[in-house]
Amino acid sequence: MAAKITPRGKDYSQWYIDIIMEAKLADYSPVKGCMVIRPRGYALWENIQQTLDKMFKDTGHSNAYFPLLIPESFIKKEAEHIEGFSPELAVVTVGGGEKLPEPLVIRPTSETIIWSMYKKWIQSYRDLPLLINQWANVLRWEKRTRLFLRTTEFLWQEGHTAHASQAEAHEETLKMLFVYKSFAEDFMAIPVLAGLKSESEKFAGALQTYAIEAMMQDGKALQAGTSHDLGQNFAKAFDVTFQDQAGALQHVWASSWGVSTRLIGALIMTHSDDKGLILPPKLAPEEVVIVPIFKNENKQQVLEYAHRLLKQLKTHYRIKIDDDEASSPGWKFAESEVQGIPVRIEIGPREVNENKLQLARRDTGEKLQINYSEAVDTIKKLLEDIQNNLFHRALMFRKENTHELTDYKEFKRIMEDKPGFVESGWCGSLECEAKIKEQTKATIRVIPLGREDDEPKKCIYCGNPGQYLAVFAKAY
RNA sequence: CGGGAUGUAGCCUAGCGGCUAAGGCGCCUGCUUUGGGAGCAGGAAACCGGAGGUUCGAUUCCUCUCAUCCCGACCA
Repeated sequence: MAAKITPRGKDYSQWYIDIIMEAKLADYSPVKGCMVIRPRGYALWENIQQTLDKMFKDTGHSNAYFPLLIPESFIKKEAEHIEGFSPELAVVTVGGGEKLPEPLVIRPTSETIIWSMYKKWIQSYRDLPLLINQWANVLRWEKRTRLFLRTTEFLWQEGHTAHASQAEAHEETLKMLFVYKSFAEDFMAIPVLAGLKSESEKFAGALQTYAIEAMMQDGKALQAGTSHDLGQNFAKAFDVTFQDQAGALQHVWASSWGVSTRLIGALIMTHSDDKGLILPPKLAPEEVVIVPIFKNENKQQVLEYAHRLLKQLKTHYRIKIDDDEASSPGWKFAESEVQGIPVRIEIGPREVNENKLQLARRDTGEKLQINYSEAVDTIKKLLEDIQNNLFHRALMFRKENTHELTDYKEFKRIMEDKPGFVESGWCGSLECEAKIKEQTKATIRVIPLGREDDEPKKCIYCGNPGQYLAVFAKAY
């Protein structure tokens, strides 16, 4: 009777915490707002890292590492940037027992320290583009925290690129946005909307912010990644110039983009159910678990059979065997479900005698019996099928909970009764956006890309001609 | 930072102004078991979140404080 997961329907927040605790992904730390990422959670992050890192390298980026501590004066150089971040900063004022001449800020993001270095490294158009990524921890003092979704310290990746033209920087911004989109969809099996952020949701210091937004099972939106066109804002703040081919001095154009351990929160809330975690096979720390079932008189045969299978599958899959003799099969079944392992192979005397295997898939709970000899191929197909099913299931859910609306009353009703995404016209004014937020708690998540040709609608709030098609939702 | 809730063994909870602080889960030992969270026997483990106060006596009552969770405002 160990794992007790609160059902989603009863208390969604508690369900989320229970999943994390029972699956041993993370734990609370002694410091408020911080979390410990446990081995199972970190293994997930490592898989995310590995895949994304390859995608970054494939698009020409290199990794580097910039320091944690940033002179306070750097942060203050870009006006909008400091204004946006100052409430969240942690500042070091004492070092080695002595008061520091200048306080040091623990990075909330690294634009400033990176651009201070880019000033040194960039002189000519020949030095561009400069395409650097770093994997790092950052710190933002948060008033309200939630495991993985919002913690004071979190792990992320931040790309910082420098370009010779505005067009190129913009292209890079979009390119990386779509890298995120394909990562989310192809690996995490999370359908996302890619689009532009409104002015009020924009990154402090950017010209434009783009984001991918996912829908969680409670109908709320989660921003899963952002990509910013920084224009020349940081280049100007740090006076980073280059000589172009004509010999003229210009400020450099920039982009930055990031995803964080928040993705793990997105993963949990997109796929998991009341029995525990559900993981997409491509990112699961283990794709397969073998559970041997035996009595004393057939223990030998069953274990031999199971280990023979393990040895054979090991070269194809991330796999483990749960052959601990102290716990019962039922316990192990439940445990594999709590942990979200996509495929479980049950092997008892029946299977041994008939030279078969019993497979159980985590996403649907369905069980099927196959011949031993079919194992490698069937599991391959099954894993692919699970990966696809998770994506389609999430996509269906999003479709069912996305409403195209022109009536504000209906908008309010939906946000109250059964929140989801609402696609509506928006006139572009800050006032309408703010009013909607005040009255419904919903914000503009994105102005989706690729929908520019849709017939313009009237603003859902004021009724004036809509400038944009906007997606509204309550958000994490 | 406002509102609410909760702090008793690793976890969940019971308890009462007074005797050795009780139970379940988990853990350890042994035996027995194993097809959906097994059984029996034995065992270890708690300065009852912290400080102060009331009292002959406080885990229990009072005050303060700290921490965590939930809801709001602010944010990836």
